[in-house]
Amino acid sequence: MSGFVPGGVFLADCPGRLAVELIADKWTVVVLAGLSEGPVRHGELVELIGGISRKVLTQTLRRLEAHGLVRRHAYAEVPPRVEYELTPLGATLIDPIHTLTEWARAHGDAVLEALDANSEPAAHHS
Amino acid sequence: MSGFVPGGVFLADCPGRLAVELIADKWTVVVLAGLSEGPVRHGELVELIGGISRKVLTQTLRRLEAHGLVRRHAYAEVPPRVEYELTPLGATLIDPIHTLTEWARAHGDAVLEALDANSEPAAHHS
DNA sequence: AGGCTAGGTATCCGATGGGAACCGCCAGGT
DNA sequence: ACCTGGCGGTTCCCATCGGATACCTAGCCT
Repeated sequence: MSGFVPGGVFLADCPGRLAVELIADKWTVVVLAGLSEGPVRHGELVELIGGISRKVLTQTLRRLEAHGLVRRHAYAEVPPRVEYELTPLGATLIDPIHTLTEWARAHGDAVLEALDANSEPAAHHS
Repeated sequence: MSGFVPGGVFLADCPGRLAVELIADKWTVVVLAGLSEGPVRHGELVELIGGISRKVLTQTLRRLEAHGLVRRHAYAEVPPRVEYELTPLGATLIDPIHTLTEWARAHGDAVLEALDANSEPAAHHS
């Protein structure tokens, strides 16, 4: 009872839960972080986000678009150019995403250490 | 360049990315939210979090435990009692999780509306 | 003795994630 | 005229994961 208002996220079918399931995804968070500073091209995102494939990036962006967080802008040029940007609704996510990625940056090493410590219960000759 | 410090989350194998992949998961966020107010029993979490199965809950908790975010405390009683609580490292996540779930509560309806609007491009008798 | 509770595990199957390869488009080089 | 190259997207295929169901343990209660 220390400040959390649990209304929403815990019920299986409520909108809040839907929203969590939308963004609480391995790639989605990083993609949103990549979009948070302005319009970005598809290829730029692929380069920016290490390890993502074009297909998964497209899927992620499409899902975000369908849910109104991202707008897609395709220019009829050659070679084709496609830019993605956050909608106003999507922009309200910048802060939460920022908080999360900041945490990851700050505590990533600690998580890694804890993982190593747990997986090495062998060598302890004091 | 409007305030984001991209160092970390975008590189494929850096600790920051690891950390994002650890918590940016559909169930993980909700489980952490459930733990954020103090020790909770396994069964309480199952009841609290609508739709989660015991197996997935256990998996999620074990993963968080392995990464040092959660501590497991099993009492040798009958019937068995097992409590989970955030470690100090895990407690540093309360704020980010809180921000995220608050966003979900606040904007869940808007996401739902956008989804409906996009999936109903039919009726426009203008 | 049999059932109850509470947490965990085993097994199975459908859904999904993800990588590699291919497609279409057209400007520009040769 | 043809082939190549850049960009975005899609198709095919497979490994992995999610989730439901059922079973296990171990003591207390009736």
